[in-house]
Amino acid sequence: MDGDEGPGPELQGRLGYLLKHAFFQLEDLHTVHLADGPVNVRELSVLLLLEGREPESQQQAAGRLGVDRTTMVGLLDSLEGKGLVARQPDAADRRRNVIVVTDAGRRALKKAKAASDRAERELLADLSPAEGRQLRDLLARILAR
Amino acid sequence: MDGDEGPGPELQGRLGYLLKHAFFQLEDLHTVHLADGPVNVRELSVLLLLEGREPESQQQAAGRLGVDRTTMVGLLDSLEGKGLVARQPDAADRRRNVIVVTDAGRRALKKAKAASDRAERELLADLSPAEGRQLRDLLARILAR
DNA sequence: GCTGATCATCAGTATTACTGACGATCAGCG
DNA sequence: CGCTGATCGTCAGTAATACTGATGATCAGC
Repeated sequence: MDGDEGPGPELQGRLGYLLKHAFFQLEDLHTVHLADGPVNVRELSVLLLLEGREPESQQQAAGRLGVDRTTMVGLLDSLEGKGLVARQPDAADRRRNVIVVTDAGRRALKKAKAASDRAERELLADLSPAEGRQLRDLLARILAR
Repeated sequence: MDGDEGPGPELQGRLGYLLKHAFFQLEDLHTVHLADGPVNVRELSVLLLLEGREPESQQQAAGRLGVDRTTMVGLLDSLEGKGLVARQPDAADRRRNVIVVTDAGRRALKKAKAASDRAERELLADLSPAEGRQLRDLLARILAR
């Protein structure tokens, strides 16, 4: 009935497989834990990016997030439609929009961050706190280049 | 000139960000190191999956790899077009194709695996061997559920 | 020898991101 | 001032990708 799930050791030992599936598993957990909130994991990342560093152009923000400038337009359309951020014409450079997080946006961010924390905790459930920290540390050092 | 790259600590501390970008970085390295070979990283995973466990249906293989059955068709089309695998009608169940890795496929797999090893080593360049093993171990334990 | 299920495949569709172009605006230069 | 070239946000079109549903062939159970 069950059949043999699992890709076999050859593939399971590959770093690409491990990273990809750990990421997908976390995505699934995010979907669950963010289900009753107003934002998805993608929009959460935008709010996190904007937090505290508000005055910058959409393109700068897109660059820092690693998405295309045209993708950021849609992302902000969605967030603006929910009243979580607002586009304001930059007085100093009227080509630009200044993106500000609204009060509702800050509330949504706080809730979503808590939900994301739960998702992360669930992913790391079988690891000790020290091991979780170490995983973060190792990944951060890989990216620091 | 340089501008401020980097997403800021709020986002960089998120596990999703770390996993995603570590994976993307490895993908880029794979693209580089597999550039002069016949297979891409996707096809390499198929060959790894097939290695040693050959007799199974395309659907079983697709399930173990975590891709759709229709996606596997295209993947095998490509590999078969390069002569690296062959579809053979299963004598016992003629609905099925038995996928066999050809000699050329085994040679390509060996070379591609070596290239993938180089990509992994480059990704982990700033980590000690013990730390690399630990990263693999932690990720594997996350997925073992 | 029927009936329903499974296999590989394909056509159509949905999703997603990117390319190129647009009008508006800016900085620099005379 | 008035040009020129560059940058901003936006949008339409396109490319890449995976999935849905259907098809013909085949199988298992009865």
